[in-house]
Amino acid sequence: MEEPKGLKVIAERLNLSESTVSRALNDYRDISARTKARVRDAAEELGYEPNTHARRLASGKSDTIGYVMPIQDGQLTETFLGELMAGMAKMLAGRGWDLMVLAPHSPEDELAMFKKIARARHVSGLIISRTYSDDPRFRILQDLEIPFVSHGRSNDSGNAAWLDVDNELAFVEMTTYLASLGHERIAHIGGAPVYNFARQRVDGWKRGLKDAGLKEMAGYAESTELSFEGGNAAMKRLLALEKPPTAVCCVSDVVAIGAMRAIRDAGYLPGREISLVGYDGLEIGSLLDPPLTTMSQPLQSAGSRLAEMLITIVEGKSMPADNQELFRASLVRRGTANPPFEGVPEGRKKHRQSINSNVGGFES
Amino acid sequence: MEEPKGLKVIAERLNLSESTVSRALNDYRDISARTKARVRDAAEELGYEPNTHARRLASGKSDTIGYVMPIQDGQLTETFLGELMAGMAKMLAGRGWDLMVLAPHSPEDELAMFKKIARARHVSGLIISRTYSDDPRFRILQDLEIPFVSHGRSNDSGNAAWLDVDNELAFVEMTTYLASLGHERIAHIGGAPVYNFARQRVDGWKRGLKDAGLKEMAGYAESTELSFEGGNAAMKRLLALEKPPTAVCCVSDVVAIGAMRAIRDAGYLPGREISLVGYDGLEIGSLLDPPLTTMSQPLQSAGSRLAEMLITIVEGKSMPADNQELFRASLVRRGTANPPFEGVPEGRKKHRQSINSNVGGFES
DNA sequence: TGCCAGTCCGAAAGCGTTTTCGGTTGACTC
DNA sequence: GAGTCAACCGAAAACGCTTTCGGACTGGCA
Repeated sequence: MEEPKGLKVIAERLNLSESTVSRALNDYRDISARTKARVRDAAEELGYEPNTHARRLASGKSDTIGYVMPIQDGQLTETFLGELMAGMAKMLAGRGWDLMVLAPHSPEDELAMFKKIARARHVSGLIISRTYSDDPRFRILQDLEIPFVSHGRSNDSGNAAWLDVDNELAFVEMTTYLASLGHERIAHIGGAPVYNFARQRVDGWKRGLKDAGLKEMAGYAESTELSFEGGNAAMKRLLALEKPPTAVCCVSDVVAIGAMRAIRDAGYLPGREISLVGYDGLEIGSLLDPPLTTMSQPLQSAGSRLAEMLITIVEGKSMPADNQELFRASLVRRGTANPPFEGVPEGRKKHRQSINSNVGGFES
Repeated sequence: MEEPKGLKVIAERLNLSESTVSRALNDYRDISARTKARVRDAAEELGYEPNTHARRLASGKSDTIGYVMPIQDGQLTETFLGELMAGMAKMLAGRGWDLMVLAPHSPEDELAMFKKIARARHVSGLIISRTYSDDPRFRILQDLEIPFVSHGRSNDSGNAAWLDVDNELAFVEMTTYLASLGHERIAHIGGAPVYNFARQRVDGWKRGLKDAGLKEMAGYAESTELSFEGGNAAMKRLLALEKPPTAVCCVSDVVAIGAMRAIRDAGYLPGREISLVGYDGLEIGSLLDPPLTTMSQPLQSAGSRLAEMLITIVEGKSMPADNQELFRASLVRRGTANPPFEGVPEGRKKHRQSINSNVGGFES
């Protein structure tokens, strides 16, 4: 049962040296085709699998990249982590690379991990996500000379590798779409501008308004936290305006769902009297009533591409700054974006609520 | 910049041999306390970090475990993967272990990965999830002598290590709770019994009925696929019964949400005229109207515990069969479980729908 | 004084690859 | 028939650590 494994056995069996076997397996060109074939057959037959650690030690490569999980704050946003990671893992596996997961407890912990990696080099590169407008990690990783790509841009990502969704374009399209339906009073519920994507999304909304020849009305640029409650509160403020919007662009699906609730609670019909578009393309949205119109972003493919980019950088085949890609979000038309309501502008108060009473509501 | 790293420099600086330094760092007891202190200080000062590959090659250990992602079918269920993995990664990091992700494309691919691991041994153990009632992986992994623990039981998990939620108990509690509210016609929408948890959950429901002195009515045991549409269709069938249930236990939150829609579409008020309880504790549920009552299962802690169990097994400190743990789900009372409706049993047809018209519904 | 048992450390042999550097062939040129 | 040149392969030195084994000291005790 404890038979000696390794290059040795296959070398002995074929009357070759270990080094020849190694080079044959690695397809060196100073090995004849015949020998390569023999070696490969023998390896196959013996079920040979090279020792990863030995190989990595000798070659000085690790063939491993790490994915740094965003430090947990909410739960919901994690929905997409699984898909993203699956995308990475599959691509990497295809190339014989491994994906390692890093889940820091805190920013300090994250930094400690970076430092450790910089010294031990047992991970050849990192993928980071959830980028901030001012994100110190870009500097840090560059200083530590750790190859990395980020999912999302930042003010500091100028000469770094990144893959991002064109958030601005997505919101331009979203706004344009609403305008094309006939809306003129289009508001935005955004996130804290520390998040880079939040900033990009407001910008997109503003540009969309301009493109459509609309103007940004006072109080229409709301900002809130990226949660259900946040969306709810922001929408309430919008509804309290003298001229409430007839359509709202939301920074995320979760925020949109919160807003939807505020709309309904105020006696309006979401999607009819006030249109709503979210962002993320979460499945959940389609389960709502009415189902949420949203912009959906690619995930598996993003994960896959991120991994691919990082590999080329690690292997020195390209420079970080040459790896900047913008993916495009796509509009998913569901039920909450429609032409402006032609009836009573102020909506019927407290109608639905009476029959659809919220037993044990959320604001507990 | 290319200064020689490693044990050597610290050995030279202290006039010690490399082996002594190594043992000092690893806290061997044949090294004096004084020497250990000196070595540790020097290591600290030099920013020494051992070479992972060399260490693993020499020691024959890999200090790495792999998490096998469930083969992707749906999107939604992936919600919890992120949390589960975060739990694992954090626990492992605390012990200096690594978490590697495996994302097989297919069962065949999964098997190939197992075989490779069995030979290369660069991963010392695996965590699998999404177990089937008859799950060949248990046999395979045992035959291949790969240490593993599974998240969820199976018919084949008798002498294996697992961590599961007590699905049956959860559904007993769920059913009992509904009964305690006064319900007597309690149905169940379950999943395909190939999934072990689905089987456990029906059983729990049945036991719950019995415990409450209720009987299972004809047609009340629905089975469907684990999706929104599945829940929707199953609920429609239940509603078409001569005596529709007044409460329904659903195998998952997603299924429950589908059922909720069917209830509403039929003109009933979910949570009022027909109560509903889901399972998973997804955040989404709380965003619904009314918010979904559900059983919530622990995730981060499960991930953490899974990793911990696997480590002890890998290190030979315990046998797989001694690592079987049952976690408990907890009832999250939100809005969809209430005492039976005292009014018209048959519900008002098509009332709400007219005013809350579903623009661009889901069945597209 | 001599012996024994600890205590502490160094030497050296791995661990299983990769990779450089020659060396041996045979075929080809002139 | 000497020289040239590919084409192939083997020897051997890394890679940076772990771990066994034995040796050199101590001190205590007879």
